[in-house]
Amino acid sequence: MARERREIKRIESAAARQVTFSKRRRGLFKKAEELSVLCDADVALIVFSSTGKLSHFSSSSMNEVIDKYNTHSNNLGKAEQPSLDLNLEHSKYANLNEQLAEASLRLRQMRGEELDGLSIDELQQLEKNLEAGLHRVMLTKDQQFMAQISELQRKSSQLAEENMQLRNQVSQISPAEKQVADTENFVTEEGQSSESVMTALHSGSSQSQDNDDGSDVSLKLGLPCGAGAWK
Amino acid sequence: MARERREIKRIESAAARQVTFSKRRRGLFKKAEELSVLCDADVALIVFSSTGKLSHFSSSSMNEVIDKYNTHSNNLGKAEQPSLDLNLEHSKYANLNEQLAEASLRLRQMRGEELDGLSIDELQQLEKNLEAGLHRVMLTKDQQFMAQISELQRKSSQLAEENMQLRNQVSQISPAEKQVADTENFVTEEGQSSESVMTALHSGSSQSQDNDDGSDVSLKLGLPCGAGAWK
DNA sequence: AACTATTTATAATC
DNA sequence: TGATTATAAATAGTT
Repeated sequence: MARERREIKRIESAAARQVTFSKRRRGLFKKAEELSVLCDADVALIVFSSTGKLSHFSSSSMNEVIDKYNTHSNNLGKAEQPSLDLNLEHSKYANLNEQLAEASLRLRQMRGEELDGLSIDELQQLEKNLEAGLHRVMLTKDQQFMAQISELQRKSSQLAEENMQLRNQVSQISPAEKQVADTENFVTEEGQSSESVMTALHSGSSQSQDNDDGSDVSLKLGLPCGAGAWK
Repeated sequence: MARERREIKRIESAAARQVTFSKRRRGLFKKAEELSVLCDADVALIVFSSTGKLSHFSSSSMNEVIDKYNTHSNNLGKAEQPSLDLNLEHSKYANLNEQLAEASLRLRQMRGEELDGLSIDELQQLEKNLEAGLHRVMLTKDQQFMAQISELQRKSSQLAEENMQLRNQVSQISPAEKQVADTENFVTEEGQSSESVMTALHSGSSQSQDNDDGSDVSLKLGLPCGAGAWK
């Protein structure tokens, strides 16, 4: 469907294959969803790229559809082979064991262990995966840092505002002590000092409640000590 | 894609829905097969019509693809065994499933997926593990590169030696042709040209034998083509 | 189901 | 990658 008709056979060039895969996969998933919506059909679609990457779509729950599929095909199979079920269960169990072994081997290999059996090809692929994973992890971590900084800034503003109101109250109740309050380290406007923020944040005592006092925000940062970023 | 664009929402008329279902289902299955063939992808497609009729396609075996899917995604427990009567087996099975789910979650997280649930602590730990793993993988890869280079050098020397002996034999049998041989691209000493090495290495035909002809060394290098390092 | 007028998907190209 | 575009395919409505 394009500049030129393409014969339906394996694309030899890996690069071209990857490009076509991306485009067609998107199209396929779109069509799958459209079918499920338009026709109220239950659709499950699983795709592994030639590099092993998984993508999947399911109109309801994937497990539900697979269950339903197994029910149908099992019912068909039972008619011929009554004792197949036991073998099936047994092989599923064995299969699960294999998968677990495989998964933990891969895990160990990603941690840099048991690399002896790998070819250079495989090592390079592993390296690529690790780099990609590391990159994504660092991105996610940075995003969380930024989110927490935003949250802290929001809390700070809020506390500063409360502070200001409290100070107003105090000055109204006992105007004579206003001078004393001003010599303390409290803020006067929005541009507050970081020291006052930290003091305010640590003033709460409970950790796990989800109320609005923000006392657990600094703990969530997970830094070993009062990290340098705040200095 | 037709006389008029159709909004993607459930078709109310059952008749029209059925017609559209037939047409689009055919198209979807065709696309699924094309993707699997063109891009060498593993594709599984399961469709239940709104009347409950099943149709399915799989580029390999459906069970294989589903297994593979289960390996990647950690939803394992629900997919199978609706009526397993052995509780012991069941719990073993469930336990195995849990372990596998745990392992594959960690794997995916190492690949940078599903990081949303992790705390910054955990992300930092993950990053550390990835860096350590990456470091070890790179070390191992470099060692293998060096080992193969050594091996190639050894083979080269050996071939050069054989070469020299053969040339001696030739010159003894027909001394008149010695001049001709010298004009060819054969080596005279240890400092041989890389072309002669490649020629020699490719002269073997079998790949997986472990004999001493060295014909598979260049293949083991795993470079996509006659990689630039040899030019 | 067969037939088009259209809309979509996508192969090639940049 | 991502956009663009010419063309092949898919398909909505009609018969």
